[in-house]
Amino acid sequence: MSAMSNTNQIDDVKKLFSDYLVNNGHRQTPERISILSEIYDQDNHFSVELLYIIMKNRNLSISRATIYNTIELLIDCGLIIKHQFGKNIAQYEKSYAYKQHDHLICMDCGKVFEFCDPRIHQIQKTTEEMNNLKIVKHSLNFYGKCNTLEENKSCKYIISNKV
Amino acid sequence: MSAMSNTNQIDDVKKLFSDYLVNNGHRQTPERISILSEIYDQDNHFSVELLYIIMKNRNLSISRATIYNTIELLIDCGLIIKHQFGKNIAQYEKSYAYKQHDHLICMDCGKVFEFCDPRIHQIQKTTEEMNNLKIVKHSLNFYGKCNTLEENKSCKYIISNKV
DNA sequence: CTTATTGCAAAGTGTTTGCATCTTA
DNA sequence: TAAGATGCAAACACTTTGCAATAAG
Repeated sequence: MSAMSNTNQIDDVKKLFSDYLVNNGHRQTPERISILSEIYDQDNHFSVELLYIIMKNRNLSISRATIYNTIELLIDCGLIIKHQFGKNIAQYEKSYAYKQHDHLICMDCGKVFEFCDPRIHQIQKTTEEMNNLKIVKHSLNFYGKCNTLEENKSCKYIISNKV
Repeated sequence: MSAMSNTNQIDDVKKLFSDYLVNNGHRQTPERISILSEIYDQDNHFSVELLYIIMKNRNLSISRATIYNTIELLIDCGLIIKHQFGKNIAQYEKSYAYKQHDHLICMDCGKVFEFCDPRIHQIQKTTEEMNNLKIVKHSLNFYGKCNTLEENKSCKYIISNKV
């Protein structure tokens, strides 16, 4: 989705995070930077537990508490987005330079597909106007059965498929 | 939203649940019926814990385990809907004879407003067609700040406001 | 050198499970 | 009276918190 190479992207993202930390009186710790790198290395949605295991497997010294703490900062500066796909486990995904999209979730296997439809913004605009408030974000999920879903079909509305 | 009185509605709902139980080889227990009654007595979204406390306060003998068990059955037969409004607490609401609607959630106080916009069905239909699968349900939530929301304004798109 | 941050473990919270007891069909 | 349901408590899973040790600025 991005015209940038991944190499440039991670640099951009680190710069953004670094600036955010400085501007908000937070310290730049190696843990925070390595969590950011690890997240931008992931192509799928992830939970805190999964990220913790991945980092442990890479022999990175990290604690769950630090991951939770850092994720709060990353949400605050807009570098990741938090989702709740109907389970009591928060799922996160990187959000810098990624096209806005919504999710199609398989009720059987939990697989998450992404799609986008411009009409959601029209609905959001209407809802904003009718209620005279600023909507900060939205979450649109469709739930279905993916046994009929062909993963690799080329479809301009499907951005990517993720587990 | 319903043309029925509440008295008739609870009778209809009990009949539906009763039929569902019989048809699916489940037993009709007083606990299951009283949980259903309690839920249809509520006008707001509720969590399992809240329902448990409400029933305990009414001196009804009930356990959390039975509530969780019964709620599964009620979801299965379509009498209630489960929501996850971004927190790790499942919220439920009765769904019989209530107009389909989506939610507008205040990021500050957690208040939940309801609205409906027919365009969501057009998006759903497109997504179904493009992916050749049956979408079973959807969840659309807008998140904003309700200090600018006037609760009592008459607006045809706002069905009701709930906490 | 001061104070934010880390990491561990303990505590918290919502949900699920195991099992003895009870009850519907 | 046999299989299913209840209720309690223990177990679970995810998240938050307390606090001593550490390290950024």
